[in-house]
Amino acid sequence: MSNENCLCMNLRSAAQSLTRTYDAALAPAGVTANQFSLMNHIRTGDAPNIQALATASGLDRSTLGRNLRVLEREGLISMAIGSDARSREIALTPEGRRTIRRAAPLWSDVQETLSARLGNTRRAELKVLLEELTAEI
Amino acid sequence: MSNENCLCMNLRSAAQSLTRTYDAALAPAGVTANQFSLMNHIRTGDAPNIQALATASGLDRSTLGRNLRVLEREGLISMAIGSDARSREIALTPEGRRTIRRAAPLWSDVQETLSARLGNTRRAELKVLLEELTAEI
DNA sequence: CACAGATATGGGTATATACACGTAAAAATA
DNA sequence: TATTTTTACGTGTATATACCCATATCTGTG
Repeated sequence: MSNENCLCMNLRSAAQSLTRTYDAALAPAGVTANQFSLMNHIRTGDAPNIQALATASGLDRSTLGRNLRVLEREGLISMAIGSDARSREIALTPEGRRTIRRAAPLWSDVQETLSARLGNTRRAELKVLLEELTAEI
Repeated sequence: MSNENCLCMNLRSAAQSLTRTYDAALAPAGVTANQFSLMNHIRTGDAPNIQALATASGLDRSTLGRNLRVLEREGLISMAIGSDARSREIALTPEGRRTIRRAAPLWSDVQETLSARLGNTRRAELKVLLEELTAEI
C-alpha cells in the first residue's frame, strides 16, 4: 500500500487543502466555505427541509442538522415549523442574505484564480472525473 | 454563485463520498481509511514524530496528535518519549502490524475497483489535477 | 376511527479537522 | 553560562462528519 497512490487520501488531502484556501478567502465575511455553500443551497432551494438539503448536498441528515444549528444560532437562517410539524422550513434571514452578498465576491475571486490555473477544459475534466469516481457501483 | 461549480465543494463531496466507500471496505479490519493511511505513514517513516507525520500527511499538528491518540488507545501504535523529551517516537505495535496486514487486501480491492473505473491514464491525470490545484500560490 | 408503517428530526457518541494559546525542552546567542 | 529564540507538543474551543437509536408526526388501510 502506498499513501501517494490512494485515491481516497489523494482526494481527502486536496479537499482539505482547498477548504483551507476557501475558508481563508471567506473569513472576512464571517463564514466558512461549507457554510457559504449550505446557505446557497438554502437560497436556491424551494423552502427546503433538512432531508432535502442533506440529499442536495450529499451529506448525512444529522450532519446537516448540526451544521444548520450553527447558522441559526448566528442569526443567518431560520428553521420554522410549518404545516408538517415534523419538518423544518429552512430559510435565509435578512442578515443571512447580507452575508451571502458580502461573501459572493470573495468566493468568486478564489474560484476564478483556481479555475484559471487549470483552464476551462481541464477544469471540466476534473469535474467529470470526480463524478465518475463517486458514481454508484 | 453556483454550488455545482464550486471547486471546493466538488472536491469535498467527492472526498466524503470516497471516504464512506473506503471506510465501509476497511470496516472488517477495524480501521477507517484515515487510520489505515496514518498507520502506513508510520510504517514507512523512520521513527517519525508528530510534526513529521503532520507534514507528510498535510494535516494540522494538533489534528494528527488527536488522531494518533485514538490509535494508541486501541493498542495499534506506541508513542514513546525518546532522547528529545519534547517529541514522541511513533511506532506500530505488533497488533498494529497485524491490523495493517488484515486491512491491506481490503484496501487493494476497493482501490483497484475504482482505478479500473477511470483507467490508468485518467487516473494519473486526476492526480496531476489535484496536485496542481493545491500547489502553493 | 384505530393502528401499522413510513417519514422527519433530535440526541448520544465517536472520529476528523483547524486555530489560538500555553508549556516544556532544546538550540542559539550574547 | 545566562538569556533568548526556536521547536515539539498538549489543551481549549469550534465546526464538520457519520452511525445508531429514540421520538414525534403523518399516512394509508382495515
